[in-house]
Amino acid sequence: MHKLTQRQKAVLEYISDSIHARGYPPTLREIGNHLGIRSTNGVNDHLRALERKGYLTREDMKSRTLRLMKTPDGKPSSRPPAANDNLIEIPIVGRVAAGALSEAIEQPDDTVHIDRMLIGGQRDVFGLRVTGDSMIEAGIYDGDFVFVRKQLTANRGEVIIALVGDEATCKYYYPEREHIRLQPANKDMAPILIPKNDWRSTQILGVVVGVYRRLH
Amino acid sequence: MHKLTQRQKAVLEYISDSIHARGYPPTLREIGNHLGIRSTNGVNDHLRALERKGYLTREDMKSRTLRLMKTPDGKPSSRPPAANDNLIEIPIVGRVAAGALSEAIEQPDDTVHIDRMLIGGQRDVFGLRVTGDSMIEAGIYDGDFVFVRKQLTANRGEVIIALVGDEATCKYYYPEREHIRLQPANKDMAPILIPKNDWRSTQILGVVVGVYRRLH
DNA sequence: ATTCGTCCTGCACAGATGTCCCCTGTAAGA
DNA sequence: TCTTACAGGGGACATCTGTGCAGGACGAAT
Repeated sequence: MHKLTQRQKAVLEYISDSIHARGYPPTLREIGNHLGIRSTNGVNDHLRALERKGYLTREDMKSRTLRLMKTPDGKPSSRPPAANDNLIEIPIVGRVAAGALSEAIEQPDDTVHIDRMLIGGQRDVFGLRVTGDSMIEAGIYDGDFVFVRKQLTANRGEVIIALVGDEATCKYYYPEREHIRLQPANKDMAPILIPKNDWRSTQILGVVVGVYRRLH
Repeated sequence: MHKLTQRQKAVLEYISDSIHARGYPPTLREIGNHLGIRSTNGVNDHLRALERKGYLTREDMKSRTLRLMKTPDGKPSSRPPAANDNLIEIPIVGRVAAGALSEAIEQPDDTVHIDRMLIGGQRDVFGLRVTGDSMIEAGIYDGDFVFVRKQLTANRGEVIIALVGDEATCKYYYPEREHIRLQPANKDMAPILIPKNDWRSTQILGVVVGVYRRLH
C-alpha cells in the first residue's frame, strides 16, 4: 500500500468532498484554487501521483472525469461509499400539537441520519428539539435534540416525551398510586401531576434514547 | 408537478445512469450522442426544460455540472447523495495517550456517521468518549460522546479537548495573563493551571462542537 | 554527490464544452 | 388563427479545461 503525503491526502479529500457535496468532481483549477495552488500543473502532479498510487482514475482530455478508487485509509471506495445499513433516518418534528404527531412524522420539516450505534439499534425513532429548561439537571438543555423511540408505555424513572394538553413535554416518568407524576429535572419547577382517570396511554409519545447538543 | 415528455425522461435517465455508472455527469455532446441528437442545442433545449420543471440544476458555463433534483417519478432524488451526502464519518478514538492521537485517528477502533447538520458542517472532526464528571455542569456527563473539531487554537470560554500530561481532557478554555486555565464545570473540582511557559499550542487537540448521550 | 519524489510557478495550446442565434416542423390549446 | 411547448439541425464563439514543457526548491535516500 502506497502511503499518501499530507498534500496528496488533502487533494483526495477535496475531490471526495466535491463529489459528495455537489454531485460532480472538481476541475484542476478548482482543486488548485481550493488548496492555494496557482498552477494547474501543480495540481496535475498530485493527480498523477494519486493515480499512480491507485487512489483514483481519470479519462484523458475530459473535464471532471475523476473517479475515486480508494479512500485515504486505503479502503476501496466503491460507488456507494456509505450506502450504510448502520444508518437510520430520523424525522425531526419541531413543536408538536395533539394529534398532529403522526402527521408531523409523515411530513417532517427535516430529517437527520444517525448511526444506529448511537441509538442502540432502536427502530421507530423520531427527533424533537427541546425548548425550556425543565430537564436541565438531567443534562438536557434548551435547544438540544432528543431522539425518541415511539412507544406507549415506559418504565418508572425513564425520560419520556408526553403529551400534556396539546404540548409535547420532556420529563421523568413516575407512575404513582393516584396519579402519574411527570417530574422535571429542575429544582425550580414543580412536577406535573395527572390523575390516573385523566391519563390515557396515548399520552406517552415515547422514551428518550439519545440527546444531542450542538456547541460552538 | 410538471410532467415530463418521453424524450425528456430519457435524457434525465441517461444523466442519472451516467452519474451512477461513472461517477460524474455527462456533457451536452455525450447526451446528444447517446440519444441520437446531433445538435448540442437540441440537448440544451431538453436540459432547459428539465431545469425549468425542477428536475435538475446546473451551473453556468461549467462542464458536467448537472445535478439531479428529482427522479422522473417526482421523488426528490436524494437517492445516492442523502444516503451519504450529508454524512461525515467520524473516527472514535477512545482514551488517548500523548502523541498517539494522530495515529489513533488514522487507525480508529470505530467510526460513527453523523449528519453534517448536527456538527454544523465542520470537517476534520473526531469523537471521544468522555470519562469523569468534570464537565457535568456543562451538561457533559461520564460516558457521553463528544465530537471535536481538530484545531490548535480556541477562543476564550470554549469547551476544548486538551492534552494534559498524556491524557486528553475536556475543559473550558481560559487563557490568562500568566497561565492557561482549564476550567472544569464542576464546583467540586479545581481548575488546572498551566504556566504559559509550559504551554505549547499542540496541547489543544480541538474544540468540542457536539455532545451526544445515550439514554435508556 | 546524485538521484528521486514531492510540490510548486508560469505559460502556451489544442481540444472540450456551454451558450447563443437562426432555422424547420409538429401537435395541442386558446 | 395565433400562440405555446416540443423536438431538432447547423454553426459561430468564448470560455473552460487538461496537457505539456521549462524550471526551481527542498528533503530523503543511495
